[in-house]
Amino acid sequence: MDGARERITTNIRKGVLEYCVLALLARRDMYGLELAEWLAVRGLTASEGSLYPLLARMRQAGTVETRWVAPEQGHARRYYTITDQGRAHLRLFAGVWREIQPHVDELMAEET
Amino acid sequence: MDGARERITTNIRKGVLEYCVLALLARRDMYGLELAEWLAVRGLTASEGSLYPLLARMRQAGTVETRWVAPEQGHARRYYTITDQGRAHLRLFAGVWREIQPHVDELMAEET
DNA sequence: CGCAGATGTCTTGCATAGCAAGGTATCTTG
DNA sequence: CAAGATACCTTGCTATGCAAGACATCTGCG
Repeated sequence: MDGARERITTNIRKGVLEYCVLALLARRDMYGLELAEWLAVRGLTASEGSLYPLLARMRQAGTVETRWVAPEQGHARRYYTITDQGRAHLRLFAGVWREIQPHVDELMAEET
Repeated sequence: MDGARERITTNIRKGVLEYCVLALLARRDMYGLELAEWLAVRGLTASEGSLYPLLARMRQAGTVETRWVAPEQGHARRYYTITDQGRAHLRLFAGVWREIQPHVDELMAEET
């Protein structure tokens, strides 16, 4: 029929994208397109159209900080670093996720 | 600080509530408040304010059908039944969930 | 040199869905 | 007959992913 699958995927991402970004940045600093590619490969985001506005919001909220890095070769990149506040939010999300995810899993386990 | 935890929970629910309802109805027919209580206990919804509009949308989309049941004692209830189309959507969601959930789990596993 | 394409970042406008709060009607009980 | 429980639904708000497009810079090629 229509784009039912896209709608499903989009709505799941609405809940988790921000915290997947935080979790990635907890591992190491990354720049925009690098994050976008990592997430897109795993079905966690569709395009930069959602990622860049999200990163701007996070910067404003204080969960990430940024710095420009100009390599000798190639384009200048804005690198993102997680802050202490970001880490606190991430822990909060992980707690909620651990509460909800098993219930959803159980309900979906009955599906082939 | 603020209602960060509420915001997190709300956004996760945006992705999964509809399909948790479908999965429940795949088990057996239920009525509005019955669904609301089941879901609220497990942190999957906050109030009827999200459930009833959702059920109306689902009815319009054709994933559920309803019938009124007037018991000899007590209030008349509108019971919801999943349709074949609803089952198809549920399978679709289960597929997407199985793709995405492991990635989120892995990212959150690094959190205490 | 100059142009095409890759690599980067960002913006605009839209559609969707949870929710707090409030509203209505009916049934039971004292 | 009043009070509270049970049941359904609506209004207005807000947040967020995304398609599409804009812009700048770097690299390679003819």
